[in-house]
Amino acid sequence: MTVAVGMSGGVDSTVTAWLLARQGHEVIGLTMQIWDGSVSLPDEGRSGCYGPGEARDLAFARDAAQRLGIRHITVPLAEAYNRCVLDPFRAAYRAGRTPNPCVVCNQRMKFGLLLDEARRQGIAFDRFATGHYTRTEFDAAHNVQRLLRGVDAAKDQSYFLARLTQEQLRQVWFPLGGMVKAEVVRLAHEAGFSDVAAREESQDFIESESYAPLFDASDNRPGPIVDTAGRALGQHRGIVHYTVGQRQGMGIATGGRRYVQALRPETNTVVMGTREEVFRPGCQVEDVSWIRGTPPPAGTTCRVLLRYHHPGVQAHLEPLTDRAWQVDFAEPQFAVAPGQAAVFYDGEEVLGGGWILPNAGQA
RNA sequence: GCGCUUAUCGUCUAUCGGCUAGGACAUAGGGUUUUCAUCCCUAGAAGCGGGGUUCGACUCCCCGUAGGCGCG
Repeated sequence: MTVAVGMSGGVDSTVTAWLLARQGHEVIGLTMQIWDGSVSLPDEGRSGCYGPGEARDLAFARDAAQRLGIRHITVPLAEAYNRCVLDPFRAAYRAGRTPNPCVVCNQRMKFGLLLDEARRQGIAFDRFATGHYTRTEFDAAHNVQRLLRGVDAAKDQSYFLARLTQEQLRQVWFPLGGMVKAEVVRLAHEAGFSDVAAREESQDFIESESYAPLFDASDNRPGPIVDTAGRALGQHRGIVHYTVGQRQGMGIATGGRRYVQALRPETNTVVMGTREEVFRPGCQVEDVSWIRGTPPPAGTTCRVLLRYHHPGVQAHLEPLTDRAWQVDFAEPQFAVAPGQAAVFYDGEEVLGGGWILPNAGQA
């Protein structure tokens, strides 16, 4: 079979390609090119998906492909990345939300346009594999692909893939889903890629300490920081620099810890509260996408993750409209941030995910 | 104008005649991390000015200065 492998140049994707080649597949490395220099980011040697260091990562991917003896294709997608990831990212922050660009990038770019564009260029392949720590399993009885957590609980990346469709999942392989990171590193050594394994890897979003370079001067519009009773606490640097639950960088010194409780774009206000004041009993999510293609029955109980690495909480789901759902938590949760992906799990299985809405009732 | 009271790290404050002046928040650095946060660790950072009592004062007394409260 011919398998395209999304290669970043890091150890996970390199081992993925090596494993598939060793199994006798014809492997083609694909690497997205998304950096077009349109944002001013100095090349500080730091690693990330978006930034001038992309040239270095591309070279690493090419080098790995060459050593594996496989073809490697660079797919230019900067324009699409701007349109599909960066623009909505900026719009979300300006609307007082906290977007998750990785979820969008997987859904639209890596498992979408990357494959479309490669095929448009005449590259033919039967499957697409990545080094994500997650698993798929075909459910013959229902004729659907299931998406499961990675075996390595610490590395599980299923959260980021919760919005993939059946069409996408049917052509995808995740060879690392059943492994733990240590095994992958061991395989890298075995495969002769000790240098890659030793390399500092980072899959940050952008090559910058903060997102500030993605925004304009007009986004740095100061406004009031108030407490939950409306009392003034200070000034913020522009609403795009904050997220619900944030504590650091606020410059607000009171007796105890204070967290961002809400962002109010309509008044350009940041509201802060005590930790207790930032808990929520539930939330509403929109544009929910279900892995199996069909929603679960109303009243379903499942586990929901409100952000990557969230321990998760039992929740009760009720449909509001065809794509929006009410999610009631078994216990109030801290810092439910509008814009983040709420991902639903039934045990090891990913049911789907949607975007957390601002809680209308709490404004 | 009179009386009372307060005056410590950037902020809010703790203690005691022996202090290498403690904590929290904030800040900085680090850890964790394919989003944003959270969280954890570490660090720097203070006794309003002047005089006096005392072996010794941040702590007691006086004056000044500044803030608060009450009475004008």
